[in-house]
Amino acid sequence: VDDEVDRLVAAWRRELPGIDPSPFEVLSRVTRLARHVERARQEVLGRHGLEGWMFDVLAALRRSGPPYELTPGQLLAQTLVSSGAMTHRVDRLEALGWVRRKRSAVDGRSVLVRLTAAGRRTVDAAVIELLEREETILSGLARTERDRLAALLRAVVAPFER
Amino acid sequence: VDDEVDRLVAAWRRELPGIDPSPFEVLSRVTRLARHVERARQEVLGRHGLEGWMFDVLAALRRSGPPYELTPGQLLAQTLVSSGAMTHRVDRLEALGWVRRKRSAVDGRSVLVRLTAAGRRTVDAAVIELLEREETILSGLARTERDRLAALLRAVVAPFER
DNA sequence: TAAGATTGAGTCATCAATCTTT
DNA sequence: AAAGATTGATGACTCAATCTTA
Repeated sequence: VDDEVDRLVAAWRRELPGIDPSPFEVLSRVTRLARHVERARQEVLGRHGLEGWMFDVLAALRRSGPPYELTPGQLLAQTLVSSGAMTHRVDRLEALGWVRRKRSAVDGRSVLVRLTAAGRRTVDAAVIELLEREETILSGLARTERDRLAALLRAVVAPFER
Repeated sequence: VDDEVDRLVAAWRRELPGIDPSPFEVLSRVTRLARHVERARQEVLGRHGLEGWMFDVLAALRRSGPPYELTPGQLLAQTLVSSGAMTHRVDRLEALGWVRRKRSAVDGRSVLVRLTAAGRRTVDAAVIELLEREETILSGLARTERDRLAALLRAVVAPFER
């Protein structure tokens, strides 16, 4: 059962016979799958009035546990965006009433971003539906295959995150 | 050896005890790894005066083989972007002298985008270095693990691409 | 000086509407 | 009508510069 990456790799082998394109078999699938997953996420989150970038921030706050507060610096480490992007995200989430800014008591340079009750309700409903959708995406794999896939991905990601 | 996703999943288990966050073990790693790979690609391609989006288009043309021509429609199917984005990409690549537009002889609605000699030289040099970098990213895996990873990813991607 | 956050400029994406050809 | 490509409006990102506090 071929996919687009099988065709892509075959084409490179034909066009550049001396070169080994096999890394694409893994990493092009990773980037393509990421795009498909982003689109599926958009669809689910849209039903809750959320965009993907909103969910990323609200979810990070939600899973940090009470009092649901993180600094912009902590948030951008988890979401892999620039500091400018995070400032802008918090601005818009604050305007929607889902988070609130507070100056840090211990460090005057720093800010705390806190999830509001409305933000928490929204993200709680969304994450449950998102997980159902992601479960469906993975339904072609047996449990042991899923675990093996997760472990292999961890091995590739790990060097970037240490 | 924990990564950011291990922490994320553990946090969800703690905060939402009734909910199974295990799909994130696969799909959050996919989206995070994709971001890391994009950044690594940017770094390599930048040395050849290329942005990621430029490479995606030039590479699709290059591996299609002589005469290195595809329609915008074919290009956007391979690169997973919107038609408006592809028009804009071709505009800018044409201004740089790496592709040229030609009206289709068989269908007056359609356009052919052709790789120029300069475009081909650029993409050929870039893809070789890109593959070296991607080989490094995967160097933590044995060959059999890489193959297994590719096969598992194919199984997840396939339903999106048929 | 450095760290944390913000601002503004510039770039590229999507979406919906439009134009041309089939 | 429908398909292929383009256009323009809008939105979100990055990068570099700036401001404030440590």
